Amino acid sequence: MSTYDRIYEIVRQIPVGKVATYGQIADLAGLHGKARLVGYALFKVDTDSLDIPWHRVINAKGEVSHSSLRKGSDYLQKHLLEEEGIEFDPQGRVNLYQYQWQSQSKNKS
DNA sequence: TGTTTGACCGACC
DNA sequence: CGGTCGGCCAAAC
Repeated sequence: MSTYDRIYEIVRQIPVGKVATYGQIADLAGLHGKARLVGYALFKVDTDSLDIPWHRVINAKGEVSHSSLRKGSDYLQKHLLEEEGIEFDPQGRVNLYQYQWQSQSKNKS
Protein backbone atom coordinates (compact mmCIF):
# COMPACT_ATOMS: atom_id res chain seq x y z
CA MET A 1 0.00 0.00 0.00
CA SER A 2 1.70 3.12 -1.20
CA THR A 3 0.63 6.68 -1.57
CA TYR A 4 0.26 6.11 -5.24
CA ASP A 5 -2.08 3.20 -4.64
CA ARG A 6 -4.49 5.64 -3.04
CA ILE A 7 -4.40 7.67 -6.21
CA TYR A 8 -4.93 4.65 -8.38
CA GLU A 9 -7.97 3.72 -6.35
CA ILE A 10 -9.55 7.10 -6.85
CA VAL A 11 -8.82 7.21 -10.55
CA ARG A 12 -10.29 3.76 -10.99
CA GLN A 13 -13.52 5.04 -9.47
CA ILE A 14 -13.97 7.71 -12.09
CA PRO A 15 -17.14 6.83 -14.00
CA VAL A 16 -17.33 6.82 -17.76
CA GLY A 17 -18.27 10.14 -19.27
CA LYS A 18 -16.77 12.04 -16.37
CA VAL A 19 -13.40 13.57 -15.70
CA ALA A 20 -11.48 14.51 -12.60
CA THR A 21 -8.78 17.05 -11.96
CA TYR A 22 -5.45 16.22 -10.38
CA GLY A 23 -6.23 18.42 -7.43
CA GLN A 24 -9.55 16.72 -6.91
CA ILE A 25 -8.06 13.27 -6.98
CA ALA A 26 -5.27 14.34 -4.69
CA ASP A 27 -7.79 15.59 -2.19
CA LEU A 28 -9.86 12.43 -2.40
CA ALA A 29 -6.74 10.36 -2.00
CA GLY A 30 -5.86 12.25 1.13
CA LEU A 31 -3.13 14.14 -0.65
CA HIS A 32 -4.67 17.56 -0.29
CA GLY A 33 -2.58 20.16 -2.05
CA LYS A 34 -0.26 17.56 -3.44
CA ALA A 35 -1.73 17.26 -6.89
CA ARG A 36 1.72 16.71 -8.27
CA LEU A 37 1.89 13.25 -6.84
CA VAL A 38 -1.25 12.41 -8.75
CA GLY A 39 0.33 13.41 -11.99
CA TYR A 40 3.53 11.61 -11.18
CA ALA A 41 1.65 8.49 -10.26
CA LEU A 42 -0.41 8.47 -13.40
CA PHE A 43 2.69 8.99 -15.47
CA LYS A 44 4.05 5.71 -14.25
CA VAL A 45 0.72 3.98 -14.09
CA ASP A 46 -0.33 4.24 -17.69
CA THR A 47 2.63 2.13 -18.65
CA ASP A 48 2.09 -0.27 -15.82
CA SER A 49 -1.59 -0.62 -15.08
CA LEU A 50 -4.03 -0.31 -17.89
CA ASP A 51 -6.83 -0.71 -15.37
CA ILE A 52 -6.57 2.93 -14.61
CA PRO A 53 -8.52 5.38 -16.81
CA TRP A 54 -5.68 7.86 -16.85
CA HIS A 55 -7.33 9.58 -19.80
CA ARG A 56 -10.13 10.77 -17.53
CA VAL A 57 -7.68 12.74 -15.47
CA ILE A 58 -7.11 16.33 -16.52
CA ASN A 59 -5.58 19.42 -15.01
CA ALA A 60 -7.35 22.08 -12.98
CA LYS A 61 -7.91 24.20 -16.04
CA GLY A 62 -10.02 21.51 -17.61
CA GLU A 63 -7.43 20.94 -20.26
CA VAL A 64 -6.13 17.57 -21.23
CA SER A 65 -2.59 17.30 -20.05
CA HIS A 66 0.17 15.17 -21.39
CA SER A 67 3.86 14.94 -21.00
CA SER A 68 6.15 15.71 -23.87
CA LEU A 69 7.45 12.21 -23.45
CA ARG A 70 4.18 10.67 -24.48
CA LYS A 71 3.89 9.91 -28.11
CA GLY A 72 0.65 10.95 -29.76
CA SER A 73 -1.14 10.59 -26.47
CA ASP A 74 -2.24 14.16 -26.85
CA TYR A 75 -4.76 13.00 -29.39
CA LEU A 76 -5.36 9.68 -27.72
CA GLN A 77 -6.59 11.03 -24.41
CA LYS A 78 -8.83 13.55 -26.08
CA HIS A 79 -10.12 10.90 -28.41
CA LEU A 80 -10.91 8.49 -25.59
CA LEU A 81 -12.78 11.17 -23.69
CA GLU A 82 -14.78 12.10 -26.74
CA GLU A 83 -15.71 8.46 -27.14
CA GLU A 84 -17.06 8.57 -23.61
CA GLY A 85 -19.35 11.43 -24.48
CA ILE A 86 -17.21 14.27 -23.27
CA GLU A 87 -17.05 17.19 -25.61
CA PHE A 88 -14.21 19.64 -25.87
CA ASP A 89 -14.36 23.36 -26.33
CA PRO A 90 -12.72 24.99 -29.33
CA GLN A 91 -9.81 25.57 -27.02
CA GLY A 92 -9.52 21.87 -26.36
CA ARG A 93 -10.89 22.30 -22.89
CA VAL A 94 -13.70 20.53 -21.04
CA ASN A 95 -16.53 22.09 -19.07
CA LEU A 96 -15.55 20.97 -15.62
CA TYR A 97 -18.83 22.30 -14.31
CA GLN A 98 -20.50 19.76 -16.51
CA TYR A 99 -18.15 16.83 -16.75
CA GLN A 100 -16.17 16.95 -13.53
CA TRP A 101 -16.67 13.79 -11.55
CA GLN A 102 -18.70 14.41 -8.42
CA SER A 103 -17.34 11.84 -6.02
CA GLN A 104 -19.93 10.38 -3.71
CA SER A 105 -17.43 10.36 -0.88
CA LYS A 106 -19.56 7.66 0.66
CA ASN A 107 -17.07 4.96 -0.11
CA LYS A 108 -14.54 4.47 2.59
CA SER A 109 -11.64 2.07 2.62
C1' DT B 1 22.47 7.43 -0.25
C1' DG B 2 21.85 11.39 -2.94
C1' DT B 3 20.39 13.41 -7.18
C1' DT B 4 17.16 13.70 -10.90
C1' DT B 5 12.69 14.00 -12.61
C1' DG B 6 7.97 14.22 -13.30
C1' DA B 7 0.87 14.37 -16.54
C1' DC B 8 0.24 19.96 -10.97
C1' DC B 9 -1.75 24.05 -8.45
C1' DG B 10 -2.25 28.39 -6.80
C1' DA B 11 -0.53 32.85 -5.98
C1' DC B 12 1.82 36.71 -7.83
C1' DC B 13 3.50 40.33 -11.02
C1' DC C 1 -3.05 36.91 -20.19
C1' DG C 2 1.24 34.55 -19.47
C1' DG C 3 5.52 33.70 -17.38
C1' DT C 4 7.72 32.70 -12.82
C1' DC C 5 8.18 30.80 -8.19
C1' DG C 6 7.41 28.06 -4.25
C1' DG C 7 5.63 23.95 -2.26
C1' DC C 8 5.33 19.01 -1.82
C1' DC C 9 6.43 13.90 -2.42
C1' DA C 10 7.77 9.36 -4.31
C1' DA C 11 10.10 6.22 -7.54
C1' DA C 12 14.05 5.36 -10.56
C1' DC C 13 19.05 5.66 -11.44
